[in-house]
Parts: sequence; structure tokens; C-alpha cells
Amino acid sequence: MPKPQSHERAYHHGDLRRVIVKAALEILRETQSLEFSLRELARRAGVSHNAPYKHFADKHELLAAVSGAGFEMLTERMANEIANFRNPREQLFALLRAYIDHGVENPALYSLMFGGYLTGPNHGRPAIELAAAEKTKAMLAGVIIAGGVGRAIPHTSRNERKIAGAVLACWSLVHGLTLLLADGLVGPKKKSSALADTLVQGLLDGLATELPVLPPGTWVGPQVPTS
Amino acid sequence: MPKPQSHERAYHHGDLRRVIVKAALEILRETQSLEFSLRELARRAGVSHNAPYKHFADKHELLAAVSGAGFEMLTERMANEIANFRNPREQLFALLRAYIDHGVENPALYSLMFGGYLTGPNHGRPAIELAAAEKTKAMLAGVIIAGGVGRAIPHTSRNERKIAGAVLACWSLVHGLTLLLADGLVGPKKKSSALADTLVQGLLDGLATELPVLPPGTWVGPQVPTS
DNA sequence: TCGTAGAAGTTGTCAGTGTCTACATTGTTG
DNA sequence: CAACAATGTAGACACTGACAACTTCTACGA
Repeated sequence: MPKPQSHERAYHHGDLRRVIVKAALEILRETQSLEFSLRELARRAGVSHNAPYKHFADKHELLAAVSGAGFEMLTERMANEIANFRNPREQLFALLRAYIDHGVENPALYSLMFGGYLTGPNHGRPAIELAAAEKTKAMLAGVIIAGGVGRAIPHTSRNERKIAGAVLACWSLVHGLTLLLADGLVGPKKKSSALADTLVQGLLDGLATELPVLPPGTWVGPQVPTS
Repeated sequence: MPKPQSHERAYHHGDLRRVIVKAALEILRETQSLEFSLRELARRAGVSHNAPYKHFADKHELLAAVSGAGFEMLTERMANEIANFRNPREQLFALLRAYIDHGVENPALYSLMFGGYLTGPNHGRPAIELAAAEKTKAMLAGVIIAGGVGRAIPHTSRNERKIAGAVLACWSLVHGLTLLLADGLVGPKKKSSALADTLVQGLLDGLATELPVLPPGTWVGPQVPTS
């Protein structure tokens, strides 16, 4: 086990991986731009330009780790918000708002998570990211099953498609709205919460009256890597 | 050095700007990756590595032009689809489907358009892009006004917010769905059309019964550059 | 007609980047 | 305590985006 108790680190850093990811999150927040260099990151971490390669195979892997950290922050935030309510409807509402806020408050990180930087030519999303994203989706599904869209939906195989449809609808709307807001393509950022609230409200109302039923054969889930 | 070889181009290309943008679109489609170099583009266009700088101030401006071309392709495609129908409801449906298809068929381009590559630290979206995006939105708004969500909404100042809400709802859902599909975060790409259809159907049904009303003071539109 | 200003394309250069290889330092373990 | 793997450092390389200076062509007014 590492023991970096001394404030003056020796040759071995002991916790460089986490430090680098944290530095990346900082840069992202400060500059709001994805155009930072691996070397700048190393500099900021007070380490030689090649040290990160001992923890990440290449830059993509590093960015994937940062993105994964973003997903974890997101799920944690949503979980915290959910804990404030008992009514599933309110929970779902709080969850979606947390999602939007997370994206709007840190657009660059959100872009990294969803902007397609990592879903390159052949290589699908890195596994580390997929796992984190899956947890996010599971949380959303949980609240919906508990009755987020108006009534509880028992998690039977018969309801599978119904649930998947509701999850997809919620996620799509909130996802798109967040992107548009973060982009500045619509509306002022300041008042986004009110805007988002009414929109989400509308969606949930619509969803409550008629749940879309997905056609058979469709399958909602992460794309499994073929290798 | 370079002599005028028959109908081969001479020193002056004549139409390099368009050729470069087209080459960029090709690369995007072939590699499905945003990581191409300006120099590779020049090579592909059969031109020296610095020629593009006579037409674009820097790489950002070039990418903005490519993104703008993407928006134009999108609006054109939507317009074509709309022309096949007279019923506003069907028109809206066709329009949204065209939007989704456009994104799913060329994820890299879609990422460039919406992934936040260009909305850097301070500089908002380039004007050329904003103009193109605005036309897209106008078309969507037009169909909605004509009755896309069930009944016509006269374009009075009283209905301004109602229209804006509907536009935002439609765009958000479709935008988010497209991103999720293109990302491969949900569902298989193959069957996406069926998936999208039912989802859009659900949204429209929900929207028809209850249009969300935006709170006063919110304003839906592109963020104006401070120039 | 011509000659010149400027647009369009070229070559050369520079700092900075991602990644590779070789080397140095460390903590761990037999 | 010595060998070893993990971790960090130093140097090198091809490539990138951008700048400056040069060349080639085209348009246009006297």
C-alpha cells in the first residue's frame, strides 16, 4: 500500500491516477474546453510528461476515465436529490432536474461524456464508461418502476418494453434539453431551471396518459462490444 | 513547376473552399472520427498544407463551415420529406424522422454539429453556424404552427410561448434520442427507425393533449453574439 | 494594351503534441 | 539483501496548427 503521508512526495507519487483525473476535471471546469494536452495535465500534476502513460494506455483511455468520473458525479448527485423525497413522482422530477443541472453547470464535461469524443471510428465506448453510464440508467429505471410516471409499473417481463420506453423517453428529452441549454442554442442559461421544470412537467404528464409501447424485437441497452 | 495540364487545374484552384468542406465531409463519413488534421484535408484536396488558410482563419472556422454544411444538408432533407405530405401532423412526423435519420446515419457529423466542439471557452457558436441552425429551427416551428401537434396554433404574440414550448419539446426529445442512438448508448442502430417512430408518436400524443406553457420571461432562441 | 495590385497557392519554419524507447528510482517479497 | 515489478524521468520522433515570406496567376482601370 502507498504511504504518501509526507506532504513532500518522493519519487513515487502513490496516487497519480486519481490526481490526474482530478486535474483534468479542474481544467475542464476552468477552461470549459476539451482542447487541453496530456502534457499540460502532467505539468499541473507536477509530474513528467510521460508519467500518465503508466496509468493510461493513451489519451483516449484517460479521457474515458474522466468521463467515467463525470458519470459517477452525476449518479451521486441524482441519488442525493432522490433521497429528499418519498413520492416517486417527485423523485423522478428531482432526478431529471439534477441531470439537467449537472450538464448545464459543466457543459465541457457533459460534452466529453456525450459529445462523441470517445465513440471513435470502430472502438465503441470504453468499458469503464459503459459501466458508469449503466448505473445512471438503472437509477432512472428504478424510479420509473416505482411509479415516477404516475403509477407503479411492476417489473415483469410483460412490462419490460413499457419500462424501456419510458426510460428512453425521459432520458431522450432530458438529454436533448440539456445539450441544447448547454450549447446556448436555446434560451438563457440563467433561467434554465424554470424552463426545464415546465418542460419536464409536460413530458411526465404526457407520459402518464399514454406510455409508448416499443415494437417487439427492439432492445434498450448498451451496445455490447463485439470483441 | 505546375503547368496547366489540359483541363487539369492550374495554379489557382478556383473553388477550393467548397472542395475542402466537401473533403472534410467525406473524411467524416469514412472514418467517423473528428480527429483529422487540417493537413490531411489539404492533402486530400491535392493542395499544399497552407492553402486552406487562405479561406479559413483557423481550424475552428473550417470546422464551423463543415458544421454549417451539415445543417444545410439537414434542412434540405427535412424540406424534401415535408414536401411528400400535406397533413401537418404527418409533416411533423416526417420532419422529425428525417432529423433522427440524418443524425444516426452520420454520427460524426452530428457530433461536430452538436457535440460542443465549437462552443469553446468564450467564443459562442460561429455566426455561420447559428444562421444555418436557425433555419432548421424555423422549419420545425413552421410545421408546428401549421398544426403539427394536433391543431393549428395561430402565430400571435399570445401564442408565442406556447409555440416556443412545443418547438423546444420536440427538438429536445428528438435531439436527445438521436444522440443516444448515434452513441450506441441505447438500442441497435438498425431498428432505430421503428424505435424512433413509436417514441415520437408518444411525444406528439402527449403534446397534443397538453402543451407545456413556458413561464414568462423565458426566451427561446439562439444566444446572440455580443459583436 | 498593359501593368500592377491583390487574391490564391507554395515553401520553410517553429513551438507544442502524442507516443515510443531507454533509463532511474522505488517499495515489495522471497 | 538481492532481484523484481511498479512507477517516474529523459530524450527522441513524426506530426500538427499556425505564422511569414515568396511565387504565380487574375482582374481591372488608364
